[in-house]
Amino acid sequence: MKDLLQNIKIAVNDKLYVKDPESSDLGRKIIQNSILLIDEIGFDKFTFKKLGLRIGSNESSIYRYFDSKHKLLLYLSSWYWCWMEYRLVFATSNIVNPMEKLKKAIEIVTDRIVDDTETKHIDEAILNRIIIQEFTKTFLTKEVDIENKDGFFLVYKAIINRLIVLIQDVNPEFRFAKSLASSVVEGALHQHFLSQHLKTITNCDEHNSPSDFYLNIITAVLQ
Amino acid sequence: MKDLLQNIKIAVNDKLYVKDPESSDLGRKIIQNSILLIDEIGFDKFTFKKLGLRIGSNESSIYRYFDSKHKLLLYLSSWYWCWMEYRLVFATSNIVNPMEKLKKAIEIVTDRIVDDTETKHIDEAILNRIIIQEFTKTFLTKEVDIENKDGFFLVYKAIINRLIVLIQDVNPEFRFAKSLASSVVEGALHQHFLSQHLKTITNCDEHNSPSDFYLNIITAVLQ
DNA sequence: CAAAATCAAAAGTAATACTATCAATTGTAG
DNA sequence: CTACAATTGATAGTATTACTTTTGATTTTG
Repeated sequence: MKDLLQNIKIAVNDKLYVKDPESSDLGRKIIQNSILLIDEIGFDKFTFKKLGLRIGSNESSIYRYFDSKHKLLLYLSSWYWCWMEYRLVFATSNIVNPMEKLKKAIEIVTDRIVDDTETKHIDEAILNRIIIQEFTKTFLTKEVDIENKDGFFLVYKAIINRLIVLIQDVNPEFRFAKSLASSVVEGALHQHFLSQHLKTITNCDEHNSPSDFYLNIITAVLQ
Repeated sequence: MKDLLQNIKIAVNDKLYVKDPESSDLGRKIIQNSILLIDEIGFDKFTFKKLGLRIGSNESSIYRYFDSKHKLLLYLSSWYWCWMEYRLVFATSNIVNPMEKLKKAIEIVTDRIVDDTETKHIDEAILNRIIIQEFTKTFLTKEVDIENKDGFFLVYKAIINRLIVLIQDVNPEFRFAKSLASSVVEGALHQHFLSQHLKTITNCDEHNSPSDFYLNIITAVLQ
C-alpha cells in the first residue's frame, strides 16, 4: 500500500489547475500550505493574498497555478477522494465475501483519518478536517451543472459508484443502492461534523464512530 | 392547520435580526424578495445592494433589519424549520401507533414542499429550494460554536429532537436514534439536491422520492 | 549562449460588505 | 396642532476581496 501510493500519482482533472502544482516546489508549497491555512481560518476567509504571505510568495504567482480559490478547493477535494479510492480498492481487493467487502469499504470511507506519512507535503488528517467542513460547498453552487459536465466531481462519483457495486453485490434486490451509497459518504462527513460541533443531535463520540452507525444501518437494510 | 398557522407567529431567535422584519411592510418585502433573489442568483452572489435595487429600497435600510446576509439566511432557515415543526406536530398529533407516527413525521420532513398559500409573503416551495442549496452553509463556518451557543440552531435541533423521540418510541433499544434522526433530515436535503444535479448517484427521481428511501431505511433499521 | 519559462513586485479594477452621516417623511403623544 | 421620535432614503466613505495586467529579474533548458 505504501509503496503503491508512492508510485501512483493521484490523478485529478487537469482543468482544475492552470499549472500542475505537483510539477514544482512552489506548487507543492501552495498545496501543503493551503491545506494548513484553510484549516486554520476556514475557506471563506482564506485568500490567495494570505496564502502568498504565508509561503513568502506573491499572490499573482499562486494565480499561475489556480484560477480561483474555488478551483483550488475542488483540486484538494479531488485529491482527497482519489486517495480515498486507492485506499478502498487496496483494502478490499482480497476480500471475497460481499458483505465483508462492503463492510470494509464503509469502514474506510467513514472512519476518522490519520496522516499517511508516505505523502510528504499533504497531511491527510488535516485534509480530512477540511473535507468535513468545506467539501459540500464545492457543489452547493449555481455552477454545479456546468462543473459537473466538466468532470470536476468525477473522482467523488467514482468512489460512490464503487460503493454502489458493492451494495448490489450484497443485495441485488435493494432498490436504493445509489441513494444508500451517496448518503453514507456524505452522511459520514456530516456525522463527523456534528460530533465536533452539534453534539446533541448525534450519537457519534469517542465510543461510537460514524462507522459503527453506518455498519449498523447497512447490515439492517441489506438483511 | 391553516387557521392555526395564521394565528401562531413563527418565532425565531430575536438575536437573528436587528429589527423584526414581520413588524413592517419593508421588513416583509425584504423577506419575500430575499427568498426570490437568493433562489435566482444563489446565496454567494446575493447582496443587500442587489436586494435593495429589486425592492426599490436603499441598502442601508436593509441593514437596519439584518446585520449581514448570513444572519438573514439564518433567519430564513429558522423560519423554515419552525414552520416544518408545526407541520410535523399537527400532522402526527392524532396518530397513536408509534411506527405510523414516525413514518408520517419522516414523510413531512423529507417530502418535496408545495407552497402554503396561507402565508402571503413567503413561498415555501421556493424557500425549500433555498434550504436544499444553502442551509448547510449556515453551520459550515468557523463561527458555528459561538452561533450554536447563541441559539441560532435551536429550531433546527428542535425538529431533530422530535424525530429522536419518535424513533425511540418505536425502538428504545436502537443505539443510534440521534444519528438516524439527524441523517434523515440532512440526508433528505442532500438527496433532493442530487436528484436535481448529480442524478447518477441517487435513486431519487419522479418515481422514487427521498421519502420512499428513508421510509425503507427506518422500517429496516427499527425492525 | 539564447530562448523560454518562471516568479516577484507593483499597480489597477470592480465589486463586496459594511459604517456613518444627514435629510426627508411619517407616525404618535401631549 | 405641534413637537419629537422613528423610519427610511440618499450619499459617501472604508477596508477587503478577487482578480488582471504589466514589467523586469532570475532560472532552466535546448
